[in-house]
Amino acid sequence: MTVRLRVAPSPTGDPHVGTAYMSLFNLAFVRQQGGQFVLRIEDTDRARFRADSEQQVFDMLSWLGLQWDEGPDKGGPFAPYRQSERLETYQPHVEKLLADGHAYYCWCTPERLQEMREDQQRRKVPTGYDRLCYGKTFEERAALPGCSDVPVVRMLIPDDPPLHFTDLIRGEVNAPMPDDQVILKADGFPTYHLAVVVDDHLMGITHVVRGEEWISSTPKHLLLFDWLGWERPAFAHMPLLRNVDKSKISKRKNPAARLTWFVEQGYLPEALLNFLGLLGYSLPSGEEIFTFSEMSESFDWTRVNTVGPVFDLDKLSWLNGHYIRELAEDDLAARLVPFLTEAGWYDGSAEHAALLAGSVPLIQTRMAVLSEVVDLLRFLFVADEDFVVDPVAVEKSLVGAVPVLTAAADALEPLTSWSTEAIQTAMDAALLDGLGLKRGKAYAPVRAAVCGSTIAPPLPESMALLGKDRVLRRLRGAPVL
RNA sequence: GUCCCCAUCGUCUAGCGGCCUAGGACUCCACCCUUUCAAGGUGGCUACGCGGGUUCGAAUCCCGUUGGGGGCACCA
Repeated sequence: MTVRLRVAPSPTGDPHVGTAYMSLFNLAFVRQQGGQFVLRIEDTDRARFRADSEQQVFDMLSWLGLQWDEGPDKGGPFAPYRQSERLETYQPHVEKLLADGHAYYCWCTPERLQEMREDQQRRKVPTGYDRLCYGKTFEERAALPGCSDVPVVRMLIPDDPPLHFTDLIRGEVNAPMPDDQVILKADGFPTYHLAVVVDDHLMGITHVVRGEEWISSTPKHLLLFDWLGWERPAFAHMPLLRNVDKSKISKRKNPAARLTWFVEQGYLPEALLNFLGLLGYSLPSGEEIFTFSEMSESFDWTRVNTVGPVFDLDKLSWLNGHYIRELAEDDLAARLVPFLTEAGWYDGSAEHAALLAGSVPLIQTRMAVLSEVVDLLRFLFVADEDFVVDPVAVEKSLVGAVPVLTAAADALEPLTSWSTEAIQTAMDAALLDGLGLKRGKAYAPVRAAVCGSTIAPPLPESMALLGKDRVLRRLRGAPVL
């Protein structure tokens, strides 16, 4: 039997990093087993639905190279893959559960349920539906307070539900006693619990891989599989990604919870994927730098940790820097273009392309994320009238710097060949031999005047790229103190 | 509150009874290299939460405790 797994995000906003995390582990197993990976959109929550969210999910997973075999955009033998388009699929199963006595109607208003829970908390007993509606007709129920016109359908949880199951990652797991979960809402939409079971069965899902937060509702799902006479899939509950304070990773506390953030900051998809694979997991080889294929080949559920890892940006930055350094120069240049364009500096001309190509080797080891290119190459791409020397650099390097800058300018002015070598030779002759300065001391003011900062790519190379005119202008017009 | 899950350096992890005076990576610190900043090289700091067992022997097994997390929705 071929293995079929799925990821089932809800289109409720910016795609979540957890979706990518789950997809990675799903896919690592699927590709190893030669099975299929399904992308299903769980849009049963009308209130939180966001129209553009679905496309963003597609875009982000594609960006990461996590390709699904079936989905709303691709189609497949079990279409449709949006739950909102499958409403009629769920109905007969609800009716069967009702007919078999496994489910019942409930007319309780949200207000009544709210009061009931508050009362239960006060009395320090487990919260759960009190079955006021169970066994009653609408007329009987309507005589009591807190009754609405349109009912929901609830599961009738037996006294001995399956509270025990085998998890691929955790082994034997105990789950809590469920309460009478709503499976069909008043608006006619199924809740997650019903929809996920029906769809997983109908779509032939063999392994349910999801976050640890679902352990507590697994008994409900087990019950539904059993009641409907369906074979239970295997379960793997992944650890939850955490914020630095160890709470479940959230968009509120952590910018990295939004997948689009990584694109904006200039993380490479291969670095993020590698990093995600390092969270709660390690390769048998101990290797920390690996590709998806390498992870997939040796993938093993029992190697997944049960502890929720903190999403540590420091390590991701290092990894990203590593991958940036591994890139071919023209590849890196291409990936930098969007950031320079965004800054308004890059027009795609041959001149700009050449400038960028020349700078890549100078900055490749100096970036942790691609967006840093903006600061690194400001001196080179910024319009002349917008060029300013950082006040910190002025204070640190340009105090009494007129003699050095003048000597440098005078030595560079007559050059006929404007190459790195010629520039360095001329500068060294004028400043080291001429003024008797050490190289560090001599280059500092020149760097500040030309690059506008105490931190910059190697100086002669930078000057060569900038061009003679601009270098001389900056040297002679520097804001010397 | 209640139920469930979990517990090795600051962080990510290796470890699945003896190979552990606990290994690797990131971070941090020092040094080297060096025109700044990086990158690179070398070295260093830092952990088995606690208490009981079991065993010749425990980071590894059991119990308790403490701590953390998650669930308890007509959200997923």
